Amino acid sequence: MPRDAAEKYVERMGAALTSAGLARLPSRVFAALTVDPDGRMTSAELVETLGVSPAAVSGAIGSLSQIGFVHRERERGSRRDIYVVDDDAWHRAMMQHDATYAPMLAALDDAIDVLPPGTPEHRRLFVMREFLRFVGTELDAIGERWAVRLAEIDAGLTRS
Amino acid sequence: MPRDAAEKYVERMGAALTSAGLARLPSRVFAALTVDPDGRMTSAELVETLGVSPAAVSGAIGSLSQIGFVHRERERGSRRDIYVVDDDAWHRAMMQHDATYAPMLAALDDAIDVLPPGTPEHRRLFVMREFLRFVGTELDAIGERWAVRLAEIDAGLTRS
DNA sequence: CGCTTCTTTCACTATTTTCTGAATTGTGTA
DNA sequence: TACACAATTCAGAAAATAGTGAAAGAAGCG
Repeated sequence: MPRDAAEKYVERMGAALTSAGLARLPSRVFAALTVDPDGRMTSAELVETLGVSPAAVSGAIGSLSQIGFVHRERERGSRRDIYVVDDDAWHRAMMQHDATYAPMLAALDDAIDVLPPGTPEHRRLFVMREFLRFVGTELDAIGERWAVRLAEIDAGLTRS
Repeated sequence: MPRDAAEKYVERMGAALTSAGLARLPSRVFAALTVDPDGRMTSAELVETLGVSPAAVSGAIGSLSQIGFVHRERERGSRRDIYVVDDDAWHRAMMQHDATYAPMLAALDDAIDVLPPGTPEHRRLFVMREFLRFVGTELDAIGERWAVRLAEIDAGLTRS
């Protein structure tokens, strides 16, 4: 792939991820890793590719690995870390909806407890809670269906 | 509901929404509207409840209405707007996944075009694109199932 | 050990974001 | 039209965030 086409992809995908809520540098790092042939890059490579300091890369990798998009590896006898995109990063991210919803559900639980039942606001929050629970279980189901789908895709790509 | 219980809910839910990616004040405004008995508040009420300026409320309502969480109404013969939570705000938000995914898909399309097929990076981006498409259609399906589910819940709440 | 190489932490700066206050525009009443 | 009141816009202040550079901290190897 032409170098500047890759760069363009990194910036576009980075921006898209950023506006989807992921912090800026983590977004760009993730994007860069996804176009890398083996999905493995050192800190130095990321510094070079993205034009930021090693410190910034370190921070970005920290947050990416916390949310399970990336993990650290190190070849024996080397002292440089290699950062690797997890193949199931997206799948994993989707399964992590609990982290997002749990605080909302907690707030709703408490409010619903206190509100007099039968009032419109009680009903509204009750329905909201049902929605979040519903979506949570549905997302888990999607995750499972994706596993199946992925296997099919793999089969297709391998065959061809 | 005790006033400070409501306040606590507003702040907790607001914070949860914020960390889910919605801007701060819009998050708090939305939360405040959801506990309001009729889900309808004027600018002055929001200013009072949240302790911010009218200008800030105006901005927050702007972004909330853009994403379809809230809409403006006005009683005839009045010159003050009333802001109303849309009952299907969540549903609507979920259906809006296109806005989030489209830029990513666009970036992927271009990159996939340029990458030599058969390479690992081509495969990785290809799979990513499949994932996003898959999730998009699945979310639409969830939306439909939620409509059904909501009807059931309504039936249940009405009966009791 | 001590030297080298890389990563991480921390204090600081630059940038961005968020909100305010003042001025402006819009909307309804007389 | 003029008047009154509410919403909005905009320039700027304040606060939060992201990223830098320097120093400290691992980890390998002689």
